[in-house]
Amino acid sequence: MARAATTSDVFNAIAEPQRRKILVLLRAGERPVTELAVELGMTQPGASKHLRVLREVGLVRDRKAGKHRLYGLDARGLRPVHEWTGGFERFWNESFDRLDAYVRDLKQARQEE
Amino acid sequence: MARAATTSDVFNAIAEPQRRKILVLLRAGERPVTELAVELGMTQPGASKHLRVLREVGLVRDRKAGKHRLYGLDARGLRPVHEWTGGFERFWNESFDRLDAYVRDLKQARQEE
DNA sequence: CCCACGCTTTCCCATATGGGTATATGATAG
DNA sequence: CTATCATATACCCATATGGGAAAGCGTGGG
Repeated sequence: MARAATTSDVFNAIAEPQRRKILVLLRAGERPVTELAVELGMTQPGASKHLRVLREVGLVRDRKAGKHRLYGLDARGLRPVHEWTGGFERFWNESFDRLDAYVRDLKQARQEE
Repeated sequence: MARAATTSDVFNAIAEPQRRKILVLLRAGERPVTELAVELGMTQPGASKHLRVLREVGLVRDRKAGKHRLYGLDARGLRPVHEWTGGFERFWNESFDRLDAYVRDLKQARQEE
């Protein structure tokens, strides 16, 4: 088996930095591909491909607007990711404490040598 | 260029389903690789490789325990992901409304035909 | 002191990329 | 109806996988 397809799920889709940038850019409003490509500093076909992935996992919608095709955000798909990571909320504090204690122990141990 | 390395950042690391499973499993406490491999239904080397990735992005720590090496959760790295997706919170409601309105418009338009 | 056990690394594959370039589509404005 | 502009696809690469099998290794324990 190889790596999973980026279109397989939202987690995979947002693993790509450029795609995350696109989502952030779209928070400011709808945009045509060309504009996004410029802001990303990549070619138009490149941007198109990322948008395709985002569209396939449903994070982005497109609509015709005159001569342009405007891409817009549909952030609902990010909610599961937010919730999944949220399931670790109590752990990231807890582990912080543990690590903290761990470091303290180390220092203490060193002093007692 | 190819796809970015899974070890490049947390987003990439958690893009893999098995790795997400590992993190969930570790919420129940530390575990040796062998045990995780069984719970994941994969070979032990396979599990080891996933753990390596998680370790490299800092989502997991390991410590020696007798003859075993116990892997434990360090969820702090998930916080940025939680926060990043959180930045879209107001959008996933908003876009819901928009879509809703969009669908309503469509229906209306169809009736008026 | 040495061995067996638990893990990690190394190989070997098939596959899915992320990108750029060149080309095919498509739909809009005249 | 058609020339054009905006996008999407088709190719072509180099690369980084996720997996299993097999071999390497470190060290805990007897």
